[in-house]
Amino acid sequence: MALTTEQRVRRAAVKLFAAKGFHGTGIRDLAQAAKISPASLYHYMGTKEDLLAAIMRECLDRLLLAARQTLDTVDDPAGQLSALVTLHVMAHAAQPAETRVVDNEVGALSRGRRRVVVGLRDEYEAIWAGAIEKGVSAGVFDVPEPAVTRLALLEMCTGVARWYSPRGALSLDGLADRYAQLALRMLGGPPTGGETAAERAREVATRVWRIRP
Amino acid sequence: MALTTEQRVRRAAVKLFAAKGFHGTGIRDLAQAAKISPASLYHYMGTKEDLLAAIMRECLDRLLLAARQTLDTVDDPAGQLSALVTLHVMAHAAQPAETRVVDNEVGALSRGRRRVVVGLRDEYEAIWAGAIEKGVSAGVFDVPEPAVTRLALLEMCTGVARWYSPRGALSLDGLADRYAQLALRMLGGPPTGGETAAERAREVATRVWRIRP
Amino acid sequence: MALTTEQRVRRAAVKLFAAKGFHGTGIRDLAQAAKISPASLYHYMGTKEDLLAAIMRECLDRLLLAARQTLDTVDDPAGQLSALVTLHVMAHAAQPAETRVVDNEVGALSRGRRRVVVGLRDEYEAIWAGAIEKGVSAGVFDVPEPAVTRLALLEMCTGVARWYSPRGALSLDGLADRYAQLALRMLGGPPTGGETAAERAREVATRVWRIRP
Amino acid sequence: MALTTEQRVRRAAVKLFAAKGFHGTGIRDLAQAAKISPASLYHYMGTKEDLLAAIMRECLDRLLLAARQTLDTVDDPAGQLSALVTLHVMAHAAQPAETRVVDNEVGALSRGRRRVVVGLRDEYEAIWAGAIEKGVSAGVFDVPEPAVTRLALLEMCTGVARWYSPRGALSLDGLADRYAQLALRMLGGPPTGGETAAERAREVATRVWRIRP
DNA sequence: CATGAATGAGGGTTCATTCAT
DNA sequence: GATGAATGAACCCTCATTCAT
Repeated sequence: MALTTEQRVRRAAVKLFAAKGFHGTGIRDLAQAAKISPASLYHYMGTKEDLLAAIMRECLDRLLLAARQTLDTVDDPAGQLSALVTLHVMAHAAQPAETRVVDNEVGALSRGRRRVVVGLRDEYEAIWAGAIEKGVSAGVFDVPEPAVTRLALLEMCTGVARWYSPRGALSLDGLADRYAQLALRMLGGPPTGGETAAERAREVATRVWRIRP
Repeated sequence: MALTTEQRVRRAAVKLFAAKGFHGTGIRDLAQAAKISPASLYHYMGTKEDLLAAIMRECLDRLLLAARQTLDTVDDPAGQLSALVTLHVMAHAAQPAETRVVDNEVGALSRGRRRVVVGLRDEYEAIWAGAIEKGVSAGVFDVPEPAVTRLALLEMCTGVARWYSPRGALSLDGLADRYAQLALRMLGGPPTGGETAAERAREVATRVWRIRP
Repeated sequence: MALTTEQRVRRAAVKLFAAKGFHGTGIRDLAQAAKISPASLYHYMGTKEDLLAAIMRECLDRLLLAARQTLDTVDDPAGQLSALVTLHVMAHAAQPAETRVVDNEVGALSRGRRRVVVGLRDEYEAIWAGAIEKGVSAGVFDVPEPAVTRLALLEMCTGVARWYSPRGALSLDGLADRYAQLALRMLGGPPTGGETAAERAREVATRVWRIRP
Repeated sequence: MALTTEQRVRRAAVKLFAAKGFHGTGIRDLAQAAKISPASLYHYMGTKEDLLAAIMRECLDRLLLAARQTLDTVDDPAGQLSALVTLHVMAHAAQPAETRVVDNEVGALSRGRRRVVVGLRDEYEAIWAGAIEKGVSAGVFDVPEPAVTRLALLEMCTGVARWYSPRGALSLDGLADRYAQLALRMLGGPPTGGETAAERAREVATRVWRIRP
């Protein structure tokens, strides 16, 4: 099925913002990539910044949605962490451009919009913090500095967007598995556990980010 | 001691490129931050891109230098990894602006310059790859996918530049310790080991990045 | 009775051109004020300039018509002047937007159209000039520089469109009376006279500009 | 003496804003008329609106200054009115472009700036109102509606900017004389009087607007 | 009749850079 | 060594207008 113009614009923006940055991407670049005239762009977006904000908004909304949907059905801390890592890694591997825009271009937003985006990101991190805290309280995790460990984990998983290629040796699922294992090691948790939760996370991820199996 | 104009220019550039990106930083912003006129800037730099390239170059050179100097005196894989993590984390925590420029603005370089920078980065990663490989060969590390683990480790450590604040609870040394421990856990290595090498790395870092203890 | 779309467009244009000027009014402003889409505007007008020209044309045509109809039945110079002032003032007070467009936006017309409009205005001024000349010849008016006085009179009366408000103390008729008196004073004419002609002018004005008494 | 670039810019703006309106004048028109590049314009002005505001500001400031300086030395109402008319007419005849900009482009200013300009204009009109009031109180003027008469007078005098040409039959002084006479007639004042004040006004005008005799 | 989609031209403004002083 | 003046190119965005539906 052919893409609508609006979809072409969105995809061009995601691709270019990820590759050259928001300020490095001109309206003419955008138009060329979307195969319309610069003036026509403005039928499909407000300002360039509106477009950036919409991209970020949707990306974060999906991540939050996925995390909440998944954790609703998982109770044990190791499972929750496995699920969160799985989701995060799959999201960043499947949508590296979108997630890089979210991670790198927050500074290009105006104050008000930045506040919204940072707010969403904080909500999302709070979910991770809660899961880690739970595991520590239950004695499942051995973590001297939960906040540091949370940030280390998140940066590690987010980094996937900067290097993963689907043409490499590892499948999306394999990658997520590997990362879940690394995470549990970092948390000093049991060497296994959380496979069911990870499975559930893979299902949610497949749906939310339309990953073809 | 007062800073020279050249130093003021360099620091302004590092700060602004890190905060707003290369394309988001104008020559006038730079001049204002360095407290000279836009025209005078050009007595202390070539083009804006020259300035960016010089910043990256120096940052990567120092990291490479530090890594080589340290590994020269360390032989065991756990020690080498501890040392690399310590150096990398301290560099990124002590110079978050410089390192973020290196990480985020590679795409703003012209092709030729990008090649040089990517080359340096590859050299640096090769050092990490070597250390991991050595540990795997020696049976000290338990790592199914060395390349994936290397990238996970690097992203985790690099991420420090995006959140660490010296005003927080953790000292630079404490942070580096914690990260070294996380790294060894990820590698499935011995729970301890490498303390001497980390100590050596801290010394080198203190010298190379002029960290006051 | 509801307005036709064409009338809504015309009125929107008059209002906006008067308030923000021809160049300050966009096609989208026009469409919004007329409550149709920008594209639909073009079913009710030619180009934006066509619309401007039509507005000017009609406004000047009515003024000329009113002046001619009135002067046809008045012979004495004082009466003629009183009638002209009455008509001009009532037209400008009752239709300030239209007349301001005529006065201010002549420069926005293309050369050919400007010539037409200026031609109509010249015809109209010639009527004033004739009346003044007649009074001077008859010894009724004491005017050293007829041309200067004519222009002073006209500017004075035209200015009404820039300040008169029907919500103020003066009625349209009262205003016109006052101005007729001022005009006769300026012309050094008899302190009274021309009341009948002014009465006739009020009747014509009421009809031509649909003024409700 | 050659004009500075800043003066060329100012004059080009006055000329073009008067001829084609603020919105009808492009930045490129301005640059061409000032014989510099569009980019260079911005060394001599802030925004286009800043330029407009500065022009209006100066024009109104001078008018106020002239009025105050002149009235300081004149006490009788007929003299004051003669002086005000003389100044106003000479200002508008000598600087038709500037004054037309002030009169026609107030609507192009942003709210805050418009307030300032309207405030100055109100101050100026208050001076006229005071003089008329004084004459009415003293029984020198016969004016049923002082406010209406004031506005009629002002519009009449302002109109000079729309038609007077120094190449015509009337000199500036002659024009001002004629208008002062018309004004006294309108006010029902004495047929003569105020010659000394008018003389004083001509002197001030000559100085303030650098009129060559 | 009505309009979403489309666009070339141009809007005002800022860009990085040069150079005479 | 320092900078005001200058500019071509490009910036984001809006313009008036057309046309297929």
